[in-house]
Amino acid sequence: MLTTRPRGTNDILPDEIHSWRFLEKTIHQICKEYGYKEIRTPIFEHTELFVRGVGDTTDIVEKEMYSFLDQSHRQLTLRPEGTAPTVRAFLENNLQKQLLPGKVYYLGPMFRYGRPQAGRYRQFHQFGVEAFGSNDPALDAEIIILAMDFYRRLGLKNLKLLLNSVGCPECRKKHRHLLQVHLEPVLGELCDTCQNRYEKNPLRIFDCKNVHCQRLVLNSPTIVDSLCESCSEHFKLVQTYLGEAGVVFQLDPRLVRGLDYYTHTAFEILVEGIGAQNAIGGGGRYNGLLEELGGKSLPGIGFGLGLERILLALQEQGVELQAEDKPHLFIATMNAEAKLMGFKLQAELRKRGFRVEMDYLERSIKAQLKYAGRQEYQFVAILGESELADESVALKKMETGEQITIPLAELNTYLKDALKI
RNA sequence: GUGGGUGUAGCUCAGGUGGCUAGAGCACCAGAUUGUGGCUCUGGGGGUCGUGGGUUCAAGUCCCAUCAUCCACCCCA
Repeated sequence: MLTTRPRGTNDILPDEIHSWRFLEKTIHQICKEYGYKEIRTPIFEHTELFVRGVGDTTDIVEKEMYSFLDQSHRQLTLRPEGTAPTVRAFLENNLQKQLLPGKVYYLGPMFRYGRPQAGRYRQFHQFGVEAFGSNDPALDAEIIILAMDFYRRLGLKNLKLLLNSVGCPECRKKHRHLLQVHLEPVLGELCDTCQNRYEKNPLRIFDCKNVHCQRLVLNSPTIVDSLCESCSEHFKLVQTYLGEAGVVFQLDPRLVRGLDYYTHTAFEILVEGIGAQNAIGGGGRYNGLLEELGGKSLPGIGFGLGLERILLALQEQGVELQAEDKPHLFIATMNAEAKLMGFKLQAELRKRGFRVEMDYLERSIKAQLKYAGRQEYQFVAILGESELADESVALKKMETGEQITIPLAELNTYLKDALKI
């Protein structure tokens, strides 16, 4: 069908664009303040980037990617997330030579194949920040604070920040062993998926939503208990910094993120009231990713936030986003001669920076007024026979309905004054 | 990928057990108001009933498929 869009995609209509502009404005502003610079990477990348970066046993890579062959049989994929492309761009352009720590942010569409539902779409938008080259726990805290500050600026409330550390590869090896030993007696009772995970990636069993698996894993050794001294110290410092900044968080030793590149700090932000898809952001450290992708061994940390879910939550909480400025002047005309004069006036006022419109549908004067009211024009200039005769204009202030007649020559200064331009 | 709900005008929805030219409210346009929006009244335009098949003398209504959408699982943003 030519008039239906693909499943799980959305048109952002003129009436809705304002919210998006507001989000974008806030994003650029906050990143500027925190010292992060924007980076824009391609919408598609080599498939291998995500297989290596995100991890070949993750659900994203196994069943949610939009992959395709181009005419030259290259394996390409519409980006399902922003971290791997950002790391790739950072390494490919040797930014580590000129920019350390490399603090960047991105904003744009991501693509994942899955059944759409409330808060889950096949094309969705993420705002993310990444910082490369520093392993300072204060930076972990800065990143988390930035995310929370962003939500705060939007007016979003009732957030829950979950925090955990998934350690370094050594801690994980140790934990993995302890976990396998603990679960071995009940292996047969785990769900099929988790039996698989037992061998490949037992940590992910914590992430299982199956009630039975959850119960079995309830008293299992958590990753936090297996953290080595340096990982443990790092995690403590992150908490200290967050505490100093007054950020409230909740430790969740079972928090595991669905992307394989995470190490050390992992966090997730939840909000109530937008249905089952209540994770509106998440992130963590990925100290092995740059090397995994063929670069120098540099640490990294970042987050990704889902903009559609944030908008849903704002709507749910009844938050009114900053209103858009109202347009200035509508020129309503009553005959062909007046229209000619109005058209000329419109062109002149636009050159001076006014937001001006007039009717192109041959509507009655009444309908023109109505339209101007609906579009929230602040003033309507009415041009008819008497105005043409004495070169004046009837200016109506829409908000109050009061109307004055002023000489055409004075309209510009009058408006400038009234609109404070 | 699994399970369930929905799909009639721009929007919100009526249309028991199939039966004449398919309805309402809001919105839109016009008139009442011969030069003026938001109230009132009157009139008007607008629908291949998601799409494609099937059953039937007859389908918006029943059956099948398909697409879209919503909800949950899964996963995550």
